Amino acid sequence: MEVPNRVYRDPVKRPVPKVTVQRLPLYLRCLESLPAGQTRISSEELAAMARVNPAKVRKDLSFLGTFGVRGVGYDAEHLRFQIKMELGLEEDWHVVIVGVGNLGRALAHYNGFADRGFQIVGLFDADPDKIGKSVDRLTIEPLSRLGRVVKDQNALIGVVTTPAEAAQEVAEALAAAGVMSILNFAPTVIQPPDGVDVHRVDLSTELQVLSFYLHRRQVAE
Amino acid sequence: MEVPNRVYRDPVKRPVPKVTVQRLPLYLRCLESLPAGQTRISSEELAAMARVNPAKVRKDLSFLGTFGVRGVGYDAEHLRFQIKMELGLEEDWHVVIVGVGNLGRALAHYNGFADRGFQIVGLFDADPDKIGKSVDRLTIEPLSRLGRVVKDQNALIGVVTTPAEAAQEVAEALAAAGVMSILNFAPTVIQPPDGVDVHRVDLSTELQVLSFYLHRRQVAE
DNA sequence: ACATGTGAAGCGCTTCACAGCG
DNA sequence: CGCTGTGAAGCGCTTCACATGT
Repeated sequence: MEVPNRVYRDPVKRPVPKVTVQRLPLYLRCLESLPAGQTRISSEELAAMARVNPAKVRKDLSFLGTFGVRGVGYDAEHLRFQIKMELGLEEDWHVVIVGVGNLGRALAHYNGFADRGFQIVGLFDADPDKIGKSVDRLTIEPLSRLGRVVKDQNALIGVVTTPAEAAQEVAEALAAAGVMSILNFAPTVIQPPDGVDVHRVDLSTELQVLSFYLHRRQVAE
Repeated sequence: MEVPNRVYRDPVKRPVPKVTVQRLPLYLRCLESLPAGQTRISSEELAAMARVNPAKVRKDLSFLGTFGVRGVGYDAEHLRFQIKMELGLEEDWHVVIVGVGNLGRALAHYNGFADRGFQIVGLFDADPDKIGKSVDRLTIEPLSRLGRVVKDQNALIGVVTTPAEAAQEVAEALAAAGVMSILNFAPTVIQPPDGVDVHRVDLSTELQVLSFYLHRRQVAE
């Protein structure tokens, strides 16, 4: 399943562009790192922090509603709240991780997930040697337990941190178990099971993009 | 209109759209996962694997040169080689990692980097307790050693996996040491030091984007 | 016959510029 | 006045459709 370019926040109201959705977490980060005393912020300030154009900030925020005060700016706390609402961060999402290698373990420990309301409720691995071992408060379970845990814990999000070869099969198992969204860190493309939204994060892709521009700069020197 | 005196086929002058650069590693992944016997691939096949439009594949590849054979398709091996060239993956890049927490450690172990020619040549941390400890064949060093190691090892890429608070300072230290590109995993925006190309990867951003669409689907149901 | 390479149209995002309003 | 909210222009990417080449 693919993400549409725009999603209507309300049958009646305006759609939110995909690119705006991707920037909302960025704005949220910026708002959360504001100095303690600062209650107000202008689009220009927020834009400088986020390294984007001020008009872009205003247009992005305008898709969520009209929160600003002309001549003044935005109330930082209110804006923070509205963005969290829009992103669905009021809910507590339950997440399962499949593939407990280095990356899976790092993600399981990562506080940034819990802080944002993403609670890890299951760790799975195909390796019999890993099953039964603990990571934080969770015990690594076999894939045969996936369906049960996903249903019991009402996990709607699955994170795939397996080797490339296993990713497709795991995605299908997650879909069958009832997961609706998958974040795929495996270095391969998953063909999305019906009704499941798959997003890919490829760590070495990022380095390759850096490499492209470095290489260009060297040749250009 | 007149025929120009020169047509630049020089890699430096030929502009490649940013979005194309981001897709090249994707195509490379697909080409590398081809069945052993397959030597030829059409834009349609590659597009299906990468989950993009076939015309997009052809246009993207056309920025690199004209490698296809009309009526036939592309030679898989040749295409692979050309994409690697374009991405600068013939060179062996040296990378330093600053911040050896869970994520830093996972990245240090990650084979996907070494496989693509990104060799980790230094690990740094501010925590005195971590200094001297080993991760694979590397010893964690204090930040005071950054300048020396970057110069000696000719590291042009720095990976930042510190807490948010330290990221800006570390980026500046990396820049001062001679690093030209930074991949920032810290959950904050780094203001790029002069002449340094900073890319951001925010793991919890990805989950927040998933959350947005899940939330929408729930409200829509 | 068949798949590439590419002008041109389509589309969506970005940015400008200013009306609107506290 | 100052800053938001937004119509409209600008810009770049995507997609189409077909000429091109083997």
